[in-house]
Amino acid sequence: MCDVNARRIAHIDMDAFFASCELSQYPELRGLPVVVGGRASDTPQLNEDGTHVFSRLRDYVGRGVLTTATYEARALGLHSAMPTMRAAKLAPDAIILPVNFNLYRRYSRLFKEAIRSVSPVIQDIGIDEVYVDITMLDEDSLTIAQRLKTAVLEATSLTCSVGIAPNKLLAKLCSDIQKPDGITIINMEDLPTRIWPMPARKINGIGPKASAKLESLGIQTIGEIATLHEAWLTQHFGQSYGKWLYRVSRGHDDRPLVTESEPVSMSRETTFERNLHAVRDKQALSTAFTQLCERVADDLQRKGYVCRKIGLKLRFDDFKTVTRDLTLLKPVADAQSIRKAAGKCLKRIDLDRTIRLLGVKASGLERPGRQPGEESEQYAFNFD
DNA sequence: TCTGGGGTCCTAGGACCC
DNA sequence: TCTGGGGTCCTAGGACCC
Repeated sequence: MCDVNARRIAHIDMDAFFASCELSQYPELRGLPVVVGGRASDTPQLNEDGTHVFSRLRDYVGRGVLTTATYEARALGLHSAMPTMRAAKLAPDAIILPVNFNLYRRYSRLFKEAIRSVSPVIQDIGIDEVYVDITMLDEDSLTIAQRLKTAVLEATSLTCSVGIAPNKLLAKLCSDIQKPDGITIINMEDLPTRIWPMPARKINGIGPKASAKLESLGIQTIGEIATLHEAWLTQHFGQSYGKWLYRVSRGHDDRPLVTESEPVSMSRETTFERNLHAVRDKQALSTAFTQLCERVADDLQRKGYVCRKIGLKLRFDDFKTVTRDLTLLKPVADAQSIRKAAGKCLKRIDLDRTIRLLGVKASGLERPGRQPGEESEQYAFNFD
């Protein structure tokens, strides 16, 4: 008989991460509504007296969305993924800062190193989140949560929220219960009181579409899903997704931590400031297209990959998105080959509308020379 | 007030092979 | 001549996540 509380998994989620990193650069902004998501032109300007001039949301023009909002900005109704022009209507005086990924990557490394010092079994899930297996640690969960938070604070001066539970699904739900700077610990016995009242949408894997469908069937909470028969769920959501809903609503999740993984694809895309016409804006489109291919090639080469498949993505003025891809006979990593393959993909698309977004993707990634089995033999005997 | 950019995984049909 | 079934690859689209 296996013990459902046998594992202890922590989920650690940095609080308003991008915005918090920015506040360490500009401490004078603490306590103010601040959002991240501006353009380079929104970079704060330094006065002669050492103070900064910041951009305000009211002056923003463009097609961006917010990536992060401080808790003060959230109180005004702003949130990540909100179109910036819409945010500007709600909070014209809020400060907007440009996205500075290099800064966030530095803080991300520091925060993950700090977590590793507490427990080495960690799964990376993006720049500001990790799962940690703390099963083997001796201390009680509260002590470990405090140790994790202290380690992160000492390394970064930033706060995080910690959830500890018997699996990843529940740990992730947990870390969201007390935000920011919170600790939440649950066991399977706590499911009815702590998890079942939560909206179904909180579960990782229940997105806008699935939650809308659940609501149309009169289901709002995780607990309401848990009252339903598996057969009913598979009837409405298909075999696979229905069975998954049945399991997760009961808090069941035996996925292990994935402590290392290889990338599947690398892509670059850009949304134009205005929609471009295939003929009238041919030059601008062609330049952007080539640049995207160069960036993908640069990414591949820097990270030591070649790709066997090139994909092209277009989004039209009506927001309809189409993709085309092409599998190559030989793996490539240079901009010219990528451009040539992506150009062939482009020929297969009707360009009867103006173009909002253009993207180039490399997939079927391989590491030359480090392939197991047949591939590496091929390379080993191929000296020309 | 229109909706970023970088990813992963799943589904489904057709080709092709045994 | 009226046609099975499984496996794998390719392609397109879509849901979802941070």
